[in-house]
Amino acid sequence: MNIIFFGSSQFAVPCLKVLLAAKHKISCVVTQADKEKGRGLSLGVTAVKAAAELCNLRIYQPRQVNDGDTVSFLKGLNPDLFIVVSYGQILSQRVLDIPGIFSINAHASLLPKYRGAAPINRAIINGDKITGVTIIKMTERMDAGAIMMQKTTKIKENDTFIILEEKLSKDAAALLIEAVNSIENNKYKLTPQDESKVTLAPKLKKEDGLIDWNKPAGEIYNLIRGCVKWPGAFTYYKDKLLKVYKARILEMPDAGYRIPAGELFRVDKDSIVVATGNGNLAIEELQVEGKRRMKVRDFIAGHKICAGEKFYKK
RNA sequence: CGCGGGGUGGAGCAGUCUGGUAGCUCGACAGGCUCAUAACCUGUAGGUCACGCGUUCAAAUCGCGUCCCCGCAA
Repeated sequence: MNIIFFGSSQFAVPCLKVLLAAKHKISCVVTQADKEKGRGLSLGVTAVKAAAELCNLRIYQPRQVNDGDTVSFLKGLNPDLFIVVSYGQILSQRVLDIPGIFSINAHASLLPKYRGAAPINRAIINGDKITGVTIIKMTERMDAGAIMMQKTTKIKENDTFIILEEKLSKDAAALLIEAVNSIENNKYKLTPQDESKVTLAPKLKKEDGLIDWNKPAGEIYNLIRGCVKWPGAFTYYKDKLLKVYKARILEMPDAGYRIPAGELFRVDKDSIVVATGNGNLAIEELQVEGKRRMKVRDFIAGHKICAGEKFYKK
């Protein structure tokens, strides 16, 4: 079977590798164009491109995947199946119709829940206990195709985006192999999604990472876990952006009086405890703009920070 | 050449504007106090101040160049 693989982010890499390991023929890897910008001048290469180069696969990077040139290029390869995993562009029906069989997609949620670009982040931020991966037959509507297979995974209390992404990407890879095999044997089943249960997981914006200290400690904790990597849960301290990478909810006896949310309740040698709308949060790892990520202990060693000061929203 | 912050003993920072024996907090090590301790007290070690060139009697500090790290923006 002649496969063309579409993917860009890290999440797609295990899928690509597993397909190769299973000796499937991948005639081309389509990935997002290199971003010629960055800080300074560096150009970014997608994780999938890097992996594909190591495996000496043919790489194609259309600026617009739906344009005529791309369509004729892809047709020329005579593919049987398109496999799309966090590619980053929406494929038009014209493109989806190119392969002889059809196109499938691996999505990091239990569809119809969390259609969209940021299902992993949203699941953690919302405090969900379970999530999973779904393989669907693609249609032009984003993440709306019929379900081919699905696997559920628990989200642990201390899972961060990075951990969960890695876990789900492995599940996706395993499921993908099963899906491809079932297609080869023509034994797959398709179940339409229940449209009444659709929820969306739109791409995160920078501002989604802004911490609102009036919220309960648990919600802020989830935000921190879900925003690790990008955009990072952040607040402000002394006019500087401060990202919180790691924290833990602190069970403490009621002080007897109300501490304003965002105020530093206690600062000692190796912890900073912040009051929230409900409960306290002990910061464990943070990063100030211009500086690298560090443990609170190190931050405290070099900063005159004391109880009573505040973290605020700009 | 998108904007900006930074590179100072093991870690995090001050000092740079207003050149002149390198400082703070933490850690390490040694000793002390203590029933005991991550607490407290005393002492010790550890730095060519990212790199190169220049200005100067004298450069962490001023000028020029290079490398590296990071925030924003994409």
